[in-house]
Amino acid sequence: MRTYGQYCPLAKALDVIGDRWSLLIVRELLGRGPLRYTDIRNGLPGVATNLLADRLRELEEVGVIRREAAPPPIATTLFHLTPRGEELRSVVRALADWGAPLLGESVGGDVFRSDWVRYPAALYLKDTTPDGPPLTIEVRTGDEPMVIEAADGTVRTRPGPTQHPDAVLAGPPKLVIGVIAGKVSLSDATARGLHYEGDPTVLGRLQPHAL
Amino acid sequence: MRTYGQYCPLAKALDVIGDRWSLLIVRELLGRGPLRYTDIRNGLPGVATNLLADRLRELEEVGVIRREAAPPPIATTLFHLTPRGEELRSVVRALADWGAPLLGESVGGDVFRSDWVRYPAALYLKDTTPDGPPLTIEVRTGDEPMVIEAADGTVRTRPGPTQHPDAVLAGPPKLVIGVIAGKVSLSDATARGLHYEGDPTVLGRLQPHAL
DNA sequence: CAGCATCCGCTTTGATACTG
DNA sequence: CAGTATCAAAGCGGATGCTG
Repeated sequence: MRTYGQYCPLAKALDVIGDRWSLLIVRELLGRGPLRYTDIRNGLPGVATNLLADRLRELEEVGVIRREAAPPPIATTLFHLTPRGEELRSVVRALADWGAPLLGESVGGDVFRSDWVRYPAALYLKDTTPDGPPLTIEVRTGDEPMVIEAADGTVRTRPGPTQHPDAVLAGPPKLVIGVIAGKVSLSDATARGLHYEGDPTVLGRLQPHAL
Repeated sequence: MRTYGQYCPLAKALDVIGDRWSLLIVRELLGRGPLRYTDIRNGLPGVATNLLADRLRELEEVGVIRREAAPPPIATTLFHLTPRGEELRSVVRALADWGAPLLGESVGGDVFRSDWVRYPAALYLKDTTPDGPPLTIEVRTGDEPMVIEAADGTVRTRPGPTQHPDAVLAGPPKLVIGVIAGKVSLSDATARGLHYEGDPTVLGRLQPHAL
């Protein structure tokens, strides 16, 4: 393993998880739970399969992930994060916080997975009315619908459609994410092609940072 | 610039500061302030000079650093962090936090700069008696002496010797850092070659996590 | 000397094909 | 499904040379 050879905690961390793709693998496991090899690869368009195999082996050696034979009837190996790997959540969050402003400059052509609305939802949304009734917003962008749920003061995101959403956000990722993050106003976004159903105020309940 | 091509804040951040050496350059500027090209290179043993020039240009393009002609009599260009670059402090801190446990496994041969005692000092020390008299500890390891100062409830680290330190820590980096981080007891460390002067209890005042 | 640019040998990466 | 094998291209590290 290539190393910086410095007695410094930052350099040591980068020795271990600073290689290309490593943190994105961790992101996949943090966001989606234990995954199969193929699932990870599908989440990382452009990764070479041999390189993915290498990275998984390295991450296993340093104790970030662990492979486990899934019980029947799955009969495949699942890649899990170890507790030590879970601790990378704060690292991923810090990097994602810092990188969020860069999304605005994206011109398109970037791959997008609907799973990723979890990030802006987790970073920018908060239930400002925790005592209010449960709230569900269906988000349709990318490959599959996602649902943002607010209940008991916390905001959660999960895949799948929902029965009677209080609002529906549909359109290209940039607009959807822009609206969720409060970077684009709802009126601007709808004028630029966003489809919105439901009471516009329900979104406002979740956007304390939108001003 | 090579890019992951993903519409994801983590991927975007890694596109920009995920290349080899980039975050270590930021570390140098975060820890030591504006620096000359040569100073940065000296802080990064092993970096190829053309690669350093490349990285500095890239970091400048993405708005992380800024080069500025220093006023006379210095007559050289200084590399500064921009406000956007300063925001990487939380990223560096998260990574350093995560990487700190890896220092224990280091076998030696790693480069060490005395500047780096700032990290364990900042991470593991806290003034448990903010109303007490000011406290200074001189640390002698690596190339130059450092001083850890506690006053008004905060702990600061700066280079240079001091006049009448309450304690002196001298010896190899692993022992010095181990003691500061509370991972090695003072008695163990002195038995293994650490030189300690002064009242042993002064160190205890700064180590709330040492137990 | 400070701040690079050029060249060269080596390693890593990315794309594709193939296998148990 | 979960990789290994192969190979061209890009990136990296080290040495050296150039310019103010």
